[in-house]
Amino acid sequence: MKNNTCMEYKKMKHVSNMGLALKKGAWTAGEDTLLRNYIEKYGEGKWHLVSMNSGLRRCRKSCRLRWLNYLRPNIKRGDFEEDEVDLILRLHKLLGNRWSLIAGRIPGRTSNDVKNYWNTHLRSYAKQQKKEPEDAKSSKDCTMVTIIKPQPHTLSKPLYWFKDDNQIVETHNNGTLIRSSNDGVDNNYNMSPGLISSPTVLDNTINGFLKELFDEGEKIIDSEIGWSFDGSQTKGEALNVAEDNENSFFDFSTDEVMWNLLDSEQL
DNA sequence: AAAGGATTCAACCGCCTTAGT
DNA sequence: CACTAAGGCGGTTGAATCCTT
Repeated sequence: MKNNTCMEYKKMKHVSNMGLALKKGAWTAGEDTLLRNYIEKYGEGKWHLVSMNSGLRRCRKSCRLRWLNYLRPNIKRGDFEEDEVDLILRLHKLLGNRWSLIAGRIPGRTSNDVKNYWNTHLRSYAKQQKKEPEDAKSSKDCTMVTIIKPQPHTLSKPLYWFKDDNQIVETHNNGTLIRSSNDGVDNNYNMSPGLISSPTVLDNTINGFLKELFDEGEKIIDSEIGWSFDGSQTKGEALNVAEDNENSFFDFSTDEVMWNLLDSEQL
């Protein structure tokens, strides 16, 4: 369906003919009680049924939003704490405006809360931070990494990846295997399958990545990944490379140029 | 105390994705 | 394959509130 809201509106007009126009605007305490009681009895989801059966003259979207952003239990209200703000800043740097993903990492906060807080408190701050000279750039001993938000992409062709020692690694269409080739050692790499395959799995993958990034301490980035479509090596950017000798493993993200190319006619 | 500008945030809008038929 | 319904998301709006003059 192209225009959801149009359909809602048509329905609204239809109902209106029966003298029961859907209501808009601020929710009353009575409406909150009706919605809360209905969901406590029948559970979340099936929002069209909530709309029809709860006695509320609200559209399904309005019911859902009111529940998720306001009535749901364990919603944290009030000012954001310092660690929450710090987390938002870090996650936003990583994920961009993916508010639901960011909110998912901050217990008790909704995506709307995070989005509003960002827009009112953090947007200008983040802008300012970006402008400041990059004094903190790494020394010669460190690898600079640009963090780019992961995006869902489906590969239509096998891709070839390079580590900085010119090992060639290949990923197949479903993105499940990366295999090194020229080091003479059985040195396969497992790559998270969802990272470049489907949006649904992607978010799980991102969550997994976030878990690593935030819950499991510092990661040492000790190599760089390049990429290519045709076998020639092109420089890319590694988000996170963590390897050990026994079970080599890495997660990665590449820059937007690469993803744009993946979407382009070249494939 | 009053006016009006600035800020906040709940709610709406439009679009996208997925599932069902 | 085309179409529809529903869920979900991020962007935007505007009423309420706060702050300044």
